[in-house]
Amino acid sequence: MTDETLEEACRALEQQYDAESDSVEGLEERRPADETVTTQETVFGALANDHRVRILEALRDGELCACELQVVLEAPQSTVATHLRTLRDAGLVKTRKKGKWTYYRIADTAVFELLDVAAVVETPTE
Amino acid sequence: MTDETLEEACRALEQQYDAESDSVEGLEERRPADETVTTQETVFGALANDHRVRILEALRDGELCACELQVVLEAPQSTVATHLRTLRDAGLVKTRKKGKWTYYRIADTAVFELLDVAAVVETPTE
DNA sequence: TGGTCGTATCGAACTTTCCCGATACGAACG
DNA sequence: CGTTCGTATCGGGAAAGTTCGATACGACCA
Repeated sequence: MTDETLEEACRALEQQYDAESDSVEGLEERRPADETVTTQETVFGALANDHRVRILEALRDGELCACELQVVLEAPQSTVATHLRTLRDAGLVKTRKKGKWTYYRIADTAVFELLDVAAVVETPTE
Repeated sequence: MTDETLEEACRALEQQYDAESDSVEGLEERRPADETVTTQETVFGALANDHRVRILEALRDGELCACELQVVLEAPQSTVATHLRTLRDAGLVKTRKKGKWTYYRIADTAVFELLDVAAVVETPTE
């Protein structure tokens, strides 16, 4: 990871900055806390899937049980269950058990914000 | 994909709803537009990586060239270049060429919102 | 107690993503 | 020109994610 080419890049930059106020050290302050990055990666990772986005969109109007989500996704039961597990592990949905049913709901309004903001990003048309 | 177990789930639900106002049809209206989901998936997919989140965080304070980002990430040049390509394809960063340098900057303030909102989601501690 | 139903997990094939050395390319400079 | 430097792409092996049938488990009911 820390290899030769990296050191070269550092040296080249030091040369470029030369006697300016900024330096390579300035770049190190652009590094965020590991903890924060881990959280972001977990959340985005859970959102980075077709089926899981559809599940969350379906839960906008209120909770649904696993078998209802199965109908929404048109996917096998085990597939849906796996995705629901992923969403729960990431903290995006919460569950409520009633008898033999498990109801899923959005855990935090932040989820809506994420879905809404991502939807309006202008993605290039390749 | 559309298999036997799905039909069973539908039948079971129809039975459950019975003569209620809601029905299986109501679930179909919970399905978002394909186009929207594709955009969301692209955006979240680009964000779902350690290195790429760090790049975007580093660009909060203004543009940086590829070699500076290489220093921030402490990763090989080709690895950084690949991530930058991914971010650009998703529309999250824009580029500016000056001589032999390529400067990267955040394409849309929506990116900041996404990073900020994701950072405060409460992820379970397993 | 046996059977059914909704859900969760396992296991294994399959797909996608990631990593990074090697290589290619364009700009600057001698 | 040839060389150097910053960057982009390629190739392919490793790692992670996805899918889904089979199976397990708990709740309910007869």
